[in-house]
Amino acid sequence: MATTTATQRRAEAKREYDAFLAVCPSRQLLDAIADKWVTLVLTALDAGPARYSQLSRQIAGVSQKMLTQTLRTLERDGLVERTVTASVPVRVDYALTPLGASLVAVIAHLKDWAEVHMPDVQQSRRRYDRRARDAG
Amino acid sequence: MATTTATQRRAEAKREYDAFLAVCPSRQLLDAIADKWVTLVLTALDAGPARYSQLSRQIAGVSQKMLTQTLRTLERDGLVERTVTASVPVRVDYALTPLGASLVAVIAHLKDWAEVHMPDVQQSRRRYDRRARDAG
DNA sequence: CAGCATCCTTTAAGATACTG
DNA sequence: CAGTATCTTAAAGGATGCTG
Repeated sequence: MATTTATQRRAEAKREYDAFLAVCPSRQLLDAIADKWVTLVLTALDAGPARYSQLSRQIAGVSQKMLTQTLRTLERDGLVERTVTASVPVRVDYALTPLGASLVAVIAHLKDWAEVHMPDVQQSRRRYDRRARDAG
Repeated sequence: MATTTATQRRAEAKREYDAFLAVCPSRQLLDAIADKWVTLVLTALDAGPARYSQLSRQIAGVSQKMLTQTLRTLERDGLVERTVTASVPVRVDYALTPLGASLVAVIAHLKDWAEVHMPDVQQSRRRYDRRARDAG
C-alpha cells in the first residue's frame, strides 16, 4: 500500500542514521561530555585528585545522585580512576587517568574559544531578541 | 531554627553556583554545543551553504521541529546566517558565519581526539561491564 | 563517609496535523 | 518549500530516607 511507504521510508532512514550515529566516534564523545556535570568534574579533578566529599563541596550545584552517576560514567569510560581505602569510615579518592587528562586538554581549547568568542555570541543574542521584540 | 539551616545553606549555595555557571563562558558554550543536533548541523554547513530541505535530508534522523529549533538557536547565537529569498515557493538558505566557522574548527579538535581515543574508551567500557557482570 | 533505592516533578523530544 | 502549533510520551533530574 502506497500510504505507508513514505512513513516507512522515513522511519528506516532514521533507524539507519541512528545506527550510524551510534558508531560515530565524534558523536559518542559529544554524548560523553555534553553532560553538564562531566566537564565540571573533569576540570575539578584537573587540579588534582579529590575525595567524593571534596568534589561535592567544590561543585556546589550538583546533587549527590548526579555526582555519583557522573563519576561512575567517567570511571566506566576510563577517564577517572576510583580508589577505595578500606578504613572506617571508608575513604574514596578520584583522580584523572592519563586518558582523562588528555581529554581535559581538548576541553581547554573549548574554554579558550569560549572566553574569546562568547561575548560575540551574547551580543548576537541581544540583537536577535531586540529585533524579535521590536517586530512582535 | 537550626533544622532548616543546613537545607537553606545548601539551597543558597546551589543558587549561587547556578548564578556563577550562568555567567561562565565555558559553560555557556557547552550548553550551546552539547545539543545533539547543533554539531551535526554545524558540520553539515561546514561543507557549504544549504537549504532547509537539504539539511533535513542530509541529517536523516532529525525531526523537522528539532531542525527548525536548532537553526533558530544557531541564528540567534550568530553562528549561522539565514537568508530568505522571496519567491514562490519561498527559498531559505543557511550558511555558517565567520564566527560559526571558527567554532567548527574547535569542534574539529574534539573530532580528532574522538577518532584517536574513543576506541580506548570503548574498551574501558567493555572491561567495566564485564567486571560488573562477573561480580554480580 | 560515600553512597544506593525510591518517588516525583520538570523538561526535552517526537509524532501529528495544518499554513503562508 | 519551509515552516508553526499542539499534544503526548520519554527521560533527565532533584528531594528524601536509608545503609555498610
